[in-house]
Amino acid sequence: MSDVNSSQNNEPHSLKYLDLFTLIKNKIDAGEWAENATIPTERELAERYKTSRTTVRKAIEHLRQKGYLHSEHGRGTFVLPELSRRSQRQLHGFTDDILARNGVPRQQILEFGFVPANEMLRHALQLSGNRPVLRIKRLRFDNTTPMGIQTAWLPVDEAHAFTQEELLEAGSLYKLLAQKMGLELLEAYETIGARQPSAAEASLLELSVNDVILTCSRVTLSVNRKPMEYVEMIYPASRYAYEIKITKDSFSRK
Amino acid sequence: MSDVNSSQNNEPHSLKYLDLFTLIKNKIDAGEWAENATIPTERELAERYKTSRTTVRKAIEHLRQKGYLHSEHGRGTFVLPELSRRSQRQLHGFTDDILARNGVPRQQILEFGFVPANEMLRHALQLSGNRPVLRIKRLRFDNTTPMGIQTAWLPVDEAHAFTQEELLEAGSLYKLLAQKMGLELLEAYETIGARQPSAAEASLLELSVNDVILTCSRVTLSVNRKPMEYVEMIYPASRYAYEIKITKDSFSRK
DNA sequence: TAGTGGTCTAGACCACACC
DNA sequence: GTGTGGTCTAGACCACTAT
Repeated sequence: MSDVNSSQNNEPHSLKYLDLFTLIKNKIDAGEWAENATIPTERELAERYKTSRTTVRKAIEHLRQKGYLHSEHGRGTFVLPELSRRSQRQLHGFTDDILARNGVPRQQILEFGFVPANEMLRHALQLSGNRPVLRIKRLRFDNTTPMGIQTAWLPVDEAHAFTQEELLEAGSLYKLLAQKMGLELLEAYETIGARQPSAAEASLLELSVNDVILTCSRVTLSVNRKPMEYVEMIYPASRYAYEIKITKDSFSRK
Repeated sequence: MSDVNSSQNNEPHSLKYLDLFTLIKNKIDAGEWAENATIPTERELAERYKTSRTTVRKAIEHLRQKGYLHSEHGRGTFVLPELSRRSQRQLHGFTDDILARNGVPRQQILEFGFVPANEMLRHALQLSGNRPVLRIKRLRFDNTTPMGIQTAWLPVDEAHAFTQEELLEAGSLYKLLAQKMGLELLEAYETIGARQPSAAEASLLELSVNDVILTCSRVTLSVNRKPMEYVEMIYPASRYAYEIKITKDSFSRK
């Protein structure tokens, strides 16, 4: 029972360092290893879970990157307070975002169809030819409160595109892209700004034209490192704020 | 000359994986190893630079995290296009930010003195007692263009505080904190929003009260993981935008 | 089948903190 | 000194990609 690999080989292949990572993470989440206290030494963990110190260090290294642990040379490895484990900006869509805030994500599709790509889109999506792109404009809600307007441009073939109905059924664009086209998020580049809404935007968002909106444009790359969407989003500043964790580049020489 | 450790021991101790990291990074930056091409195999690098494959993998792992390389199981390790290496949001202050944009950072100190800490500040700075905190309010410029107003609260002792003149001389608060108090940045938690400026803010920033400003509040932790400042910043949205790279949490199972 | 990156081992020595 | 984390080695085997 003390072997970290007790979950055996019903799975294709279990990775020891992943098992150990999960094991330690669970102990911390459950409070079994308290905040600011040390965890067992690397050598003790290696012995206890019948593995090598290298593997233990790999699991701990990833827990450090997730803000769970913090090692001090010569002193030990400490559990970080819960603050450090929160608000790291993850890569996900509106649906996950609202769900994480215990809200009810809804959407209304305002536009859905193919349009020619302008120069900016061709650059952002790294398009070479003159193929049209799929434009989807949606009004997003948390339950009945309008939370934003999102306009996405997708480099998909007209022949293999999904339908408006499929998008409504899936609820989330990213979910649909994963299911239908095997596209999974890898990373995104965002630019955040602010402005006042147009009359049309204010009306959709139930705002006054004197209110303030946050703007965000994003290029999202899929796991094959090809752009899978360019999207422009606007949010009422009174209902939405960005939370970011910024970490120091810990790998530059002095 | 092929030994990665040829820079020898005039330095306190050179780390092989850091040397190799820098060596590979330089080859990529110089274009010697071209975009989208493979780099030599791990085994070849290990032999060429007289080191172990483990050390090579550690250097490559960090280059992957910095967006320089991308490995595919069974195929090789590839140089990523320059896009992937840009706009990762780093942890630094206004001064570095402006310098990175080839601007000229300037500042005007509007307030400098000790004030009592309210409940929000005590929470953000994790203060227990009733000691006053140092409040510094500054108007920041890129050359002669007002770029923002920053109000920082620092948990420093009145007895050991620096002076207004020292701050002006250092030019950067973080530089001064590093020099005088040995405090170095580790990570920060930011919340970004937007609103309209007050009459006083608009005047300082040379805006109309109908313009829009980005707001950012930040708690910065130093390397000892204690809060070193709480700061509220406002920027004219017309002159400043946030750029962020968001990465997927690559370490969740399934 | 050959070659690649991914995982893992069982050690070694070093630098740092604490007593 | 003793014990900690940090670096490094010289292998081994596995999983995946290509031919």
